[in-house]
Amino acid sequence: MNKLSKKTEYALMALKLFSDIDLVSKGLKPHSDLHLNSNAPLQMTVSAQDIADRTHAPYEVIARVLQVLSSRGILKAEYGLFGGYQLAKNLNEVTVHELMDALESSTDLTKCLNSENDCDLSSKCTIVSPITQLNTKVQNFYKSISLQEVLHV
Amino acid sequence: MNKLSKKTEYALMALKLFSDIDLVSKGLKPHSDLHLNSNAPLQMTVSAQDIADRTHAPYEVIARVLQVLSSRGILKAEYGLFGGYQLAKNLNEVTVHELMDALESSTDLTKCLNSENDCDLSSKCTIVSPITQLNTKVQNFYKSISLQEVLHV
DNA sequence: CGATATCCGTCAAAATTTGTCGTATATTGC
DNA sequence: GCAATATACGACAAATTTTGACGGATATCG
Repeated sequence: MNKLSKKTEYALMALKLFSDIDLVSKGLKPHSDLHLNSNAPLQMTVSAQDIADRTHAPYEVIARVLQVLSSRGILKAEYGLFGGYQLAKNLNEVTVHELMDALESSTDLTKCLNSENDCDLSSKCTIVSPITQLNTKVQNFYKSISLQEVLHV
Repeated sequence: MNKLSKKTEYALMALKLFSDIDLVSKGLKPHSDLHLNSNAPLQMTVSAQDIADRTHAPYEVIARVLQVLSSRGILKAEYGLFGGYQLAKNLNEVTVHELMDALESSTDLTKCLNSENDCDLSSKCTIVSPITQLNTKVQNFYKSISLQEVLHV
């Protein structure tokens, strides 16, 4: 399919939200309307339910996505009442490749590149080297793009 | 899944074969053992069945792939006995993007970029611009790599 | 006209993604 | 301590996409 999964899309939506909240907390103008109650103090920690509501993503799915981003150290999680997630890293330091590695089934360009694949061609395959080298190029490309670059356009 | 489809893999195998045959016909050394009968004259036109045998790809599938490459002007088809396919273009002039555009369901990074998609977020989506711009970057990246570059490593 | 090979629509099986449910664990406030 | 809230995680059904196979039409050559 050669496409980003819904999970990665949802992650981008959530990270954009976090990133915009971050901007507001620094007194800067966000890139999107956050629909904040201007009288209430800015809530840096946002629950999965809040994010589901504001991104219009299915709660169960985006909740899982947020858990993964948390386990990767991109977000920081807090239990309990008024708990939720907030950014743990500057998005300058997180690459598109890192996001894909967290949420896509694999970042490899083809299934046959996976170590535990069952390709019955194995030694007979004539394009192992071409595929491997193209794969490296693609990986490096995605490693060269930060989420900051992607989200703040 | 963010992966190249089997069809594209098979296409690369076939094109590598054609490319190597081309090299031999010019008196150069191919990058793979072609298992040619050195007494027989070099057959520039290769049937779908031959290609299926030599790439170990399922005949029905690679036959369809070859038809598509032919319709895109990358290969040239000949009907009848001793018919088959041969290269119609220099692989320097064909990009990875062109191959994906021919064989993948779409070259877009996400489904929502497709004009005839049924994304129910539509106007509510907060990452239209980021996704669109990342998509352009990816497309340009794949347009910058020729099949010559990929196959002759 | 018969043998060979490309062309092309349809469709079932296999694999993958997407979304849902149930339950366990951790934190906070009373 | 206990109730309310929120994250963590495994299992699984539904939906979508890919993969491969079948049948038959069309074109070329001797």
